[in-house]
Amino acid sequence: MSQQKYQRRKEDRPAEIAAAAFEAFAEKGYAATRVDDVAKRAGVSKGLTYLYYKTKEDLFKAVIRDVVVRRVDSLIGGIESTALTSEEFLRGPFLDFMKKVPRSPVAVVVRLLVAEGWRHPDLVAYYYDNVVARGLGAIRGFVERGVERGEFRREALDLQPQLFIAPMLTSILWRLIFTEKPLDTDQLIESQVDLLLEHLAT
Amino acid sequence: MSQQKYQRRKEDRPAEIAAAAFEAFAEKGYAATRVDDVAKRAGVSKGLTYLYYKTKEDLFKAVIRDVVVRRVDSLIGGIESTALTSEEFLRGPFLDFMKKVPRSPVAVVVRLLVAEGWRHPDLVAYYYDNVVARGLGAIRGFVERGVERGEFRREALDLQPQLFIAPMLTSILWRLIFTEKPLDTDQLIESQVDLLLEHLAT
DNA sequence: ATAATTACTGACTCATGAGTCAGCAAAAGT
DNA sequence: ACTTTTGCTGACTCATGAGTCAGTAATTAT
Repeated sequence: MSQQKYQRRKEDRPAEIAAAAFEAFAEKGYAATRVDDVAKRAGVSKGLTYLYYKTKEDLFKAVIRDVVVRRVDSLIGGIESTALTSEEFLRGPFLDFMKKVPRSPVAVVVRLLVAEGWRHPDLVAYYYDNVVARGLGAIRGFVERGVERGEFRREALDLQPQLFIAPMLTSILWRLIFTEKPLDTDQLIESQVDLLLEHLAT
Repeated sequence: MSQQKYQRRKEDRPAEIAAAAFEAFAEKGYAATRVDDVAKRAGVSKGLTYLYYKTKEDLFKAVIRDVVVRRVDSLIGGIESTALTSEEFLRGPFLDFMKKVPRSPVAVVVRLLVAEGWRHPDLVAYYYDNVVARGLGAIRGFVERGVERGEFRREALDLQPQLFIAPMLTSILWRLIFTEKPLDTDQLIESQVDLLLEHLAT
């Protein structure tokens, strides 16, 4: 019976701790999460956590950044395929993407940002640059292309890109607050695409 | 020099404390707010707070309920005036209402619910019944009336009422998270009304 | 085998903040 | 005036949880 109390795995620890921390923060929020809990989840002592992350706040920031780059990149990446007409694109890949987000970890990041964002302005800025600005830019580019191709009316350029994502954000909020009151978020998002196409189409 | 250390104002204290608490919660969130701070803001000792509210959580709930009934009632009340055509109503009172909300204390309540709601299910239920359900019901009733009057197409009845409020919620979120990145929320809300009218009109 | 290195542990300190309560002072009663 | 009642105070206790660090055990070097 070789009773190893632990293995040394310097390489994997940071990622494991960050993953455990994300779970914990997602469930209980930042303030209500104890570093001890995170450590327990990661199968590690509290002290080790402090070896890899100087403070609880550092851990928080690392987690957000990690989730953001990992998940959002893969999601936004899929949006760049463009062999389709504007309508096909909106009803296809765009719709799929929008439907996915409210069920993805990005939704949890939104909660954390709403709840604790004011205390971490640099984090908010990071999130804005890497997610929001890129996303809005992509939408704007898409609309411009539609106009150039003659698939959209010229007035389309005046629409704020936030109109495209409003129902997705509403869906996220709804799921976060009223988890037990069901809402057909897919339907909501689809209706908005209908409205937009009706208005944009030549 | 009559040196009164304090005046006894049993009647006003609860409201004053609740108001101070709302300010504090709005600024820092529930967890990060110290009861001592609330007392200081209200010009009162910490002990007195506990005389009127058994625990910090009680105080929190009282504050939410207070804000909700006070403000939302007055806001939703103004929506019941109905001597207008559906389009006039949407472009008039409805639009005004929607534009007001993101700047009102209701926005802060949303933040508090997102951040701490999971720990207070009864509070969420209360908010749903007294704000969300009533609001959605009002919208549904409005659409039905529009159809009866022949001002809206029959398909209007299939639209989820959340479509009417999505840009308002987006505006709230945006202001909460990206306070420094301006967004013309009035414009956003107005565009959505345009989209809806275009789609609903006979 | 033995020594040197270092990833890791867990019991500790210390600051913070929720909740208490004995006593004080302002108003009301006599 | 002076007694009684009670709204109010602020110093206290006590639990919690962030962050530390001396020591331990798993590797690696010799």
